[in-house]
Amino acid sequence: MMMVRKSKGLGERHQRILDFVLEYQRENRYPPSIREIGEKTGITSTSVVNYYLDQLEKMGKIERDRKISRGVRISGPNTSADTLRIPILGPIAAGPFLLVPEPGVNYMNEKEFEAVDIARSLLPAKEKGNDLYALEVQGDSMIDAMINDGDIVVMKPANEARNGEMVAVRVRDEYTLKYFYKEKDRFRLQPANPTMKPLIVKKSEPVEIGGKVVMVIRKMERPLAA
Amino acid sequence: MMMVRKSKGLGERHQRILDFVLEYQRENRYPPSIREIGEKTGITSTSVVNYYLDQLEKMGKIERDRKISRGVRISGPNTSADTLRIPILGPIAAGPFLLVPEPGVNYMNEKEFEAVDIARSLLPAKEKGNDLYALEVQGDSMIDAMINDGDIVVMKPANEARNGEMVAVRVRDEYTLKYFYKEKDRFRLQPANPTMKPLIVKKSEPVEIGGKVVMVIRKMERPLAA
DNA sequence: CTTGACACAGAACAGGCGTTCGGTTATCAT
DNA sequence: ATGATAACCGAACGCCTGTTCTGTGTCAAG
Repeated sequence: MMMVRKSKGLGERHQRILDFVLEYQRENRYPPSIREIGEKTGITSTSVVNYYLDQLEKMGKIERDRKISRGVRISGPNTSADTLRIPILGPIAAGPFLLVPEPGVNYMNEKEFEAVDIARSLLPAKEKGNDLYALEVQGDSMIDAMINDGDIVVMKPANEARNGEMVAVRVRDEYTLKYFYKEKDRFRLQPANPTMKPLIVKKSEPVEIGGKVVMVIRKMERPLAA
Repeated sequence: MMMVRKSKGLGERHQRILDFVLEYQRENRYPPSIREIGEKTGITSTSVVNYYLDQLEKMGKIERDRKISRGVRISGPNTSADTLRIPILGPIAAGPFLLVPEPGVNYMNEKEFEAVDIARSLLPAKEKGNDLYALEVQGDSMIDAMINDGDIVVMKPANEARNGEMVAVRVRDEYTLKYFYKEKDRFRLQPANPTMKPLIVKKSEPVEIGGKVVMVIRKMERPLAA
């Protein structure tokens, strides 16, 4: 008994193929061949798989590069995007020290480091991202920077900053995260919280920039106690 | 004259192959064949490409699935991770309305929507993520939730919540983002900012949950004026 | 000078793979 | 009934592709 597709949309086999291609791609990082699709979806003939792939292509669900082995890909951005793995060097808190990456060390090759995956599309277009690193905020000492306990801040190494960039600055023996403004004869360090007053520092005082803040990520997974 | 590899590390051809595979993978979403690698890197013989691929595999730079066409992949997590594209439905601000996704609408197929790419590794493990959506915070009305103008909040549809989860709640005709606690005969709505006092609401008052907050993302790209 | 490791080139083989074509069955409107 | 169409199957064709084998020139160590 033959199957009949009632709706104009996706039949069961269409869905099965779509799901399998997606899963296979995730597992192997390359697309399946027509025969592999057939085996796993219960289709015995390669021509039938081809038949369905043609339909899926017309529906816009997949793209095919003809004549090329494994030239199938799920169209649309539903799949995997271009990402960057950024190592989490350790904790950060307001205080006299700031964790910065040792130059010349490639943290990516070391398995011991935790890391976060960030889509390139979330970063500034020019950002190559090779030297980014991340820190995990510990405690509530960054609340005036609108940053919570447990947040992850993505940093970029820097010793100086342009006006309006958020940086980790060391003033009066403490690193804090502030928006940085250089004015006539002073630095204005503005908290992210608009209700809080800026810290004004004369240029004579030592102001050390530890890095620029590129991004802040707050995960809400775990329900908060208390 | 033959090329000699001085260092034990990557020679020029190793690097060229590595770069090409990465770029090809990015462009086509499937790996190149051996012959394609050869053509683009100036290697005339497939056996030599194979020779280099073997070395790169031993160095741990790539992984190969033998006998499988285009079975090459850059090893390590330096490449593309498993991501989710989450549509940005629109702006959010403290107020009487909250944008929620229309059930049954697949925003992914519509090109008109902005979206953010989020690595699955950043989401809770159980989260399938099919129904997630994002909102862009407008204005400073969420400062007591430690959320800034321009931040992106990733939401999950929900009509109820467990204790400690951050939710969009509508109380007294206004949606705000608060940590949610159900107590004996009242709701305690706790701002994320630990210096601020909770909002206590009797159970008799209408409390409507619009969704759970899964994640908050703050991009620092543009230097802030003022 | 010989030896051996290394970095190549070229050709050939065998299986992988997409494509095509002839044929079958079921459903449905004419 | 009849024809059209959609949903299949199986086999065959031929290019695509990974693998392997033979051979060549270079260079450093013994």
